[in-house]
Amino acid sequence: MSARDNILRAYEEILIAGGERAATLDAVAAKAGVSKGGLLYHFRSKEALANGLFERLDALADADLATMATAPEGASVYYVRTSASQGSEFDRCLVAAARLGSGASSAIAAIQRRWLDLITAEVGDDAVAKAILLLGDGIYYNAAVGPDAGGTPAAPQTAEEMEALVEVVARLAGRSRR
Amino acid sequence: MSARDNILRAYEEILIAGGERAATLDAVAAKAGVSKGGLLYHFRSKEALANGLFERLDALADADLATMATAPEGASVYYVRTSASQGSEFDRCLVAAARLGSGASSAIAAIQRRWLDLITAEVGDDAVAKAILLLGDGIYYNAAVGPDAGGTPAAPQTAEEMEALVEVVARLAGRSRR
DNA sequence: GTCTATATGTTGATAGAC
DNA sequence: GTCTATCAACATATAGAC
Repeated sequence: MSARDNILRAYEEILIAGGERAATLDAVAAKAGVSKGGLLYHFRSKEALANGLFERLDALADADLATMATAPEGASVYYVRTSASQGSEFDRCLVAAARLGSGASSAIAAIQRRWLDLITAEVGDDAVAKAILLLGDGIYYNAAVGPDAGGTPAAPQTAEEMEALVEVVARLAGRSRR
Repeated sequence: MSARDNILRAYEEILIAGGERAATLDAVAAKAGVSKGGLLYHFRSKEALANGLFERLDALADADLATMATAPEGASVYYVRTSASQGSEFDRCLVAAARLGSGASSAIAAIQRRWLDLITAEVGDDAVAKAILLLGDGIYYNAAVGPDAGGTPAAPQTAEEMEALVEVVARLAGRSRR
């Protein structure tokens, strides 16, 4: 793994675990195993570091959108299912970016628009598509806000809960298909 | 309005507009129209200020839950409708708390549990109730992340969009009623 | 109850050695 | 490409005047 990627990975981890406040250059450098000077060679400023994260997010989003477009279960179910995963690089990057608040909104909004397009194409009803997108956003929100377990009673924790949720979504998507 | 409340209000506004990073003691004191020393008389530390926000959130949540429990349209529709409002003191406080990330999760999780109880009681189906809660969470997430308009394509912006969404939710809630 | 002044630590960033 | 040393700016918090 390149030093650059290594730094971005460390930045992500700290953002997810401790939020924007914890993601200082010192902390990121320490986690990545380089000095602050070393970090600043790869990213000239903190803003450049954030931009690096957004670029990574865009690249990962392209790959995910492509998979979603051809998912056997359909875009809606794929979207809801992967919203909860948290395991993929894409999910982690997205949650990390969401933690940055302000600056990240436009990058995330662009991805959401593409998600919505795919879901709308599948279900054929604008309101239903938006409802499904919002539902997935809720899962992400819970993932972004409460990584320290315990809270967030609605986010599916077990496979059974996920299947029950997917069933609701599939019904929602199917009922309105034209 | 008491000086204490005034300070908490200023803290909220800055959190909503600029995130955790922007909410320094200096900035809050300036917005509240007091000096840093004056602020620190009412809240002995930054942590105390955050705790003050959480206490305020709890109090506002109690009032909102009571209204939700007796809402004519039902708990589900009330919940989704008010998720988008952003106008009420409660909404503003909740979004501000969400911006704090880490520390806020347990306070917010407690409120979510009470929302879920009410919605489950109404719709009678656990999976559907959770889906509705997640949908509302998605609206909050969009409100919390993207106050600078433009993004967030799924959150209802107009009255028409809201009615369309409410219709979807009502259908979802009604279809599974036992 | 609110102010000014100040102490103390942290953060982002630069310069230059290796 | 990575390190150490250093800086100015800013953050939280305290002390004491009014």
